[in-house]
Amino acid sequence: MRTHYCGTLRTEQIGETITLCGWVDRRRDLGGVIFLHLRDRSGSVQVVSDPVRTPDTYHLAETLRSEYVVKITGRVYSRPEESLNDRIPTGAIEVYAEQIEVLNRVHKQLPFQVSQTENEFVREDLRLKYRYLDLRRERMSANLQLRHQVIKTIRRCLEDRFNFMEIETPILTRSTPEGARDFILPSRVNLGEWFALPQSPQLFKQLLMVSGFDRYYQIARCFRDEDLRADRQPEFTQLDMEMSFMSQEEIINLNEELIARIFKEIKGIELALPLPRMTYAEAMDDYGCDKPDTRFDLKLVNVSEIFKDSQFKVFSGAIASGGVVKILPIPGGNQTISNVRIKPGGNLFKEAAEAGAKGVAYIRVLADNEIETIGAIKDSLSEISKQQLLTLTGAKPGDLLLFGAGDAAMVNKTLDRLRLVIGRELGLIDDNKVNLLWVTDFPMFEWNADEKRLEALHHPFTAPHPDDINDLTTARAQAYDIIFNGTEIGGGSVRIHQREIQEQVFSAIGLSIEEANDKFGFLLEAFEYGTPPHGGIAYGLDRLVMLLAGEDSIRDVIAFPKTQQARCLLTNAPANVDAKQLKELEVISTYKPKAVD
RNA sequence: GGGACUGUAGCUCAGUUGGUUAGAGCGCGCGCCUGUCACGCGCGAGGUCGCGGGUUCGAGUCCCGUCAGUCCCGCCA
Repeated sequence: MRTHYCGTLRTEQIGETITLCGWVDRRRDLGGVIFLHLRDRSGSVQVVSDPVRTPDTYHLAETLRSEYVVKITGRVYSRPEESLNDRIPTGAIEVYAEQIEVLNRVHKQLPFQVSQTENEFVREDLRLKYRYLDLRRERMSANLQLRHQVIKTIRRCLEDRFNFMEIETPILTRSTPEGARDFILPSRVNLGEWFALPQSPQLFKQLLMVSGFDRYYQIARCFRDEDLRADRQPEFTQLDMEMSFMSQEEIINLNEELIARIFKEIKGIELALPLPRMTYAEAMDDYGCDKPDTRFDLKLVNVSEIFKDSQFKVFSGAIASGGVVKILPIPGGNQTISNVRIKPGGNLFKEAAEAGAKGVAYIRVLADNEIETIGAIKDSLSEISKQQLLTLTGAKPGDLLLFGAGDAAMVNKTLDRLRLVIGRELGLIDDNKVNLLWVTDFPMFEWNADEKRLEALHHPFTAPHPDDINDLTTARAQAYDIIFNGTEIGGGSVRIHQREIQEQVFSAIGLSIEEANDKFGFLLEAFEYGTPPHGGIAYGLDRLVMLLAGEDSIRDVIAFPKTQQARCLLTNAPANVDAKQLKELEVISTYKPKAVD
């Protein structure tokens, strides 16, 4: 039907007769001449009709309205000098409409304007209910096209440069004990038994390594039945990769090339390789979290040594019971952050309280290195200690020192949050900065106080560091995360490929031999038939695209996302099913809807 | 499960200490207009103030409940 996309027309097409298909973005009827902007996914172009130059179409053009679907044939002309529009790519030309065919009309008032004026905001629930219209809009169309370009770049790079194969893995699989809540589906053929939707293709991709497909990838849909957030959907997309015969170093190097290519092709940014690296221990020490935003400094300083014998019991007591005292120094903080904000009721206090802190102690460094703080701290601090403190934190007159004291996890969480809030507020974060780094040497396990057992920090298939093999409980893992501006965009590990070690890890997380065999027997058995050393990584594709698109929510880079209540407003899923369907599955719902008055 | 915010015309919003007939811009309809590009000008239609209950002489406004959306905590190996 058509010969060109609207948004691609340039002065090169002047003189050609072309045919366009698309939607009427806007119509400007000046009485004697009508201008239409015709839009398709490539952009839009101006179409002109008037009674002299295009007598056959003028009256039809008068009847066109926004979002009518039309086919227009005409000749491309250079715009008159005074009518050039340098704000749109097609602004140097226009098309005289010699034929117009209305392919379809709009019969109802549109729920919102599709043609975008400035940054007009439309309620998200409306956008989601009429997602097909929302996706016509420039911003969403651009986001989905960006997503496509990212995926295309990944495919080209992995397939053509690195010889990866894409292999699909099952969506109907079995429930796994660790990790997030599964979505489950009843099996009709095997009554009483249940499938689960995969949280990731982890086990299948490892089995593909056993099969000899030494470089596998998949743009994989994954499912987790947990509560939603701006960056969490119940179904999401991972770039999933697994490689055999590659060390951690080789896997990281390959992935750096992939990432560099994405940034080059999508953003035109040349990343300096190799990317910076930081161990988990360093990240926790300096930033209090394992995904530090290193676009700005404000590093934490451990001052436990100075306060371990302090008269100030809040500090010395915390250290005595195995905790720490750390400081977040804020240069110039005396001016920018008032006491009110640190004390109960203040926003920084609230931030700290949400992280579990009882309060935030502080010291203000004054001229001549005098300090201002509560009496109890000041009295307990000798002149020597004070000097040590100033040296260690590098504090200068005018600086504010915020304290966290207690259990290390809580202190880190508190100061991490304060650091991010303050960094953002003081404008220390340059939004144009692109900061990527690897965090490595994660511990294998983390103590789960509620369940009183060790938990895999990454997942239980992660290989321990060879130097730490003697005591798995404190071992480092051969695991690595890639961080982009303070967001984890990917994480992976070298995997265990030996049955004994895998069994030891299962045992360390409290999985009995029976359970391990029941859930993962097929994997353990596979390890006995010649499993190559292997490892891999998975990227949160939605998050990556969101960050590249400059959006704040992954919903804006997913064509048909769910609301925070995990509903699809377009189809109104989830919904009731027919009683017959349930009966066939031998499933009975015990759910009682709340009585409605 | 918990905390916070939002809901007024098709859309985006305003609406004062509770007070007469709830407004604006855009969109929509009609008319005028031959170089606009967020075209302009004029006229017009369009409202169960999310829903239910309460307080009051009187509720968009106050109170209680409820529904929907968003952000966060918990949760998400």
